[in-house]
Amino acid sequence: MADGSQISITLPDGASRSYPAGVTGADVAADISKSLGKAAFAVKIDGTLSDLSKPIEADAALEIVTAKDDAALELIRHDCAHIMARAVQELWPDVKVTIGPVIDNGFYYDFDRAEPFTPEDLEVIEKKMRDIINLRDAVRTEVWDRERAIAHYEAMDEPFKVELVGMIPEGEPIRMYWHGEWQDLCRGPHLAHTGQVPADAFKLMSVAGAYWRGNSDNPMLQRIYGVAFRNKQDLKAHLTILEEAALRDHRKLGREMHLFHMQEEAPGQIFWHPNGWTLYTTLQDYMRRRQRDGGYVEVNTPQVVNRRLWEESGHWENYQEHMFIVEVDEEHAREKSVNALKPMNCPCHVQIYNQGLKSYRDLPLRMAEFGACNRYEPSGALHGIMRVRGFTQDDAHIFCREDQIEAECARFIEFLSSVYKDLGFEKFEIMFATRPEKRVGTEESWDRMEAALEAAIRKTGHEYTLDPGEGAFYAPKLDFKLTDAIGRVWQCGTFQVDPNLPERLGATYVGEDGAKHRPFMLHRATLGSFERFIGILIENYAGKFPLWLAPRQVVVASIVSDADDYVHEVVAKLRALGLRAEADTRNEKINYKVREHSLGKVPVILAVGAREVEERTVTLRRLGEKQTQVLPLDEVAASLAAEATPPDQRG
RNA sequence: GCUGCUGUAGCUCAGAGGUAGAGCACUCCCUUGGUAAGGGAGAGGUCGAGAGUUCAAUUCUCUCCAGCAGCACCA
Repeated sequence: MADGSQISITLPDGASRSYPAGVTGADVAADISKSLGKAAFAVKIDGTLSDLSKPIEADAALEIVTAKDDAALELIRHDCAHIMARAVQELWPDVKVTIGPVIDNGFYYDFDRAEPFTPEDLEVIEKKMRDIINLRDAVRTEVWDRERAIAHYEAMDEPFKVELVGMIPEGEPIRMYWHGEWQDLCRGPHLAHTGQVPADAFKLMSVAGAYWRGNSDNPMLQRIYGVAFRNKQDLKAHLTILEEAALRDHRKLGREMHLFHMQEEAPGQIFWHPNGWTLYTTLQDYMRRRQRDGGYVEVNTPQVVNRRLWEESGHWENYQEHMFIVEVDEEHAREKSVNALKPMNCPCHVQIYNQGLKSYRDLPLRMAEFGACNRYEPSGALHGIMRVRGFTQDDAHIFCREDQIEAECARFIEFLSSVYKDLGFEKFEIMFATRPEKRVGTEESWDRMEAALEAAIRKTGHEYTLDPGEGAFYAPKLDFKLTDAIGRVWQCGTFQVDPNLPERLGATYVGEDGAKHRPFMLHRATLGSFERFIGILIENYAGKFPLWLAPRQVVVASIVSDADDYVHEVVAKLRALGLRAEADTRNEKINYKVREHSLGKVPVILAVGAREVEERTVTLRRLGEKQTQVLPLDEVAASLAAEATPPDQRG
């Protein structure tokens, strides 16, 4: 290997050292110091993460990766996946292995095994993994040629590995790894030995089905998920975050706060209770005002629409299986009338557009609808109120000329940004999906549409992330992803250029030249669907809504029954100012009432006893705070009313 | 839709081949209490639906429905 020539290794501090060609990162680390030699996890050779054992043949910048580096965490998770696979095969030798990548917070590995893994199995596997870690087996690697690797896996009866070897592109090395007797195919890199994975900082979380290579036509494998960290504290912190996220679950809070329920007879559809519907209509009223101010006209279109329209729009062909079909068998009719509950609003909006002649003077025409849609979503996709079969979009279609796209897009980005801010989401990201491989239209037309969207983003001062090839087959689009209070990202808003549907449904306008032209249609939604967005709001705020959104705003609770009359007076006063106020004059102690309304996430509790009656004050307590303040009734009423004013109506 | 798990009182959950239990919530009584559960009594369930095995099924088996986790899907 080494031909005796010397190479120069430059370290991060700028120092360079001379070694014979073929030296490994492990050699260099050990040469620098004995302790670094032990602490080394891997190396970065000219910035590329590699195995410690990889021979270095030419001058290079070298960085020794130890436990404290960011890269180390990835290596730990990756090796943890392999150690898990080894543990599984040592426990059940007939299990076939497939792939095991690193994911957020951990890793998974997919196995092929006839028997399902049980939660008890996971504990057994964890124990075995700790044994493997304690063995401190060195990780060894070799690069093999394709034929040898395939022959090896055929001999091992590992059909998935044979397939994987076959998929590795020509020219890429086929890396074979070992620790102990166990072997796996992997592009690496890996740790130096299994003992570098902390034995007390990983946990196997769950097992679930997953299709081989992500394709539902392929067989289903069993995927074991795990999390892994540098140390026990980080693992514990992660588990705590999971517990806290579970406490915000909108399904749990929806029940506890009496917002909504769902039941078997209407899967994927929501029974909104008074509290939840108050939240819903408050949000909808807000959006209605914002859209009116934003230059939209509001319309409403039918729920049950003949299949003819869906055939014209192209949806029947593509989405029939996901539509609720309604057949009506009228007496004496020659044939049944076949309709579908509308799964989207756009074709109906074009019908309104198409009534009467439109002039270029009518454009841009911004047509909004809180459009109630029904889609027959696959049963496995349903999730609380986040993914449902009956939902209402804050939908709008902007009919415009091509030269108006940029301005309309910029206008929408500003609109969305302001709405998100009002609703408590300061941070959002724009995904810019450009022309896909399979597309219609000329390159010039794509150039123009993409340029218009990009210019609009720049004009509004935002950044974007490019999502190449992910546009619709007829035009590019933007997706807007907001970040919630615990860092989760939700795609809500969308802005999609569409020259296609106006064409299919025959939309036209009369231009300055007196001839008919084809308008563009811009599909856009800010919240997406009210149902899903409310789910996001619930989880973002953990049920503790800002006053203007809170379904129950104020409870006025008596401390003694002699204060009951005053309680009702206070409630009446608050209600007269538009506040959602309730009286609690039940024969219960104030402790009990405070506890109950705190659990009910009521933002403000006003307690009144003999003193308050006497002084015409109230004692105010905010949700989550321990201290109280005694305030004059008039003052409290005015300040709460101001606080409860929706953000768009504040002075 | 696929794989696995789950379905018992309004909620959270125990239970067992011989037709059910706890805590909280609910109703009534006592208590008028100053900021996260005052005390007592009472009522409440075709054990998700259907079929099968059995003298007997809520319990075992099968089918279906729904929910949960993940995968696939999301116009």
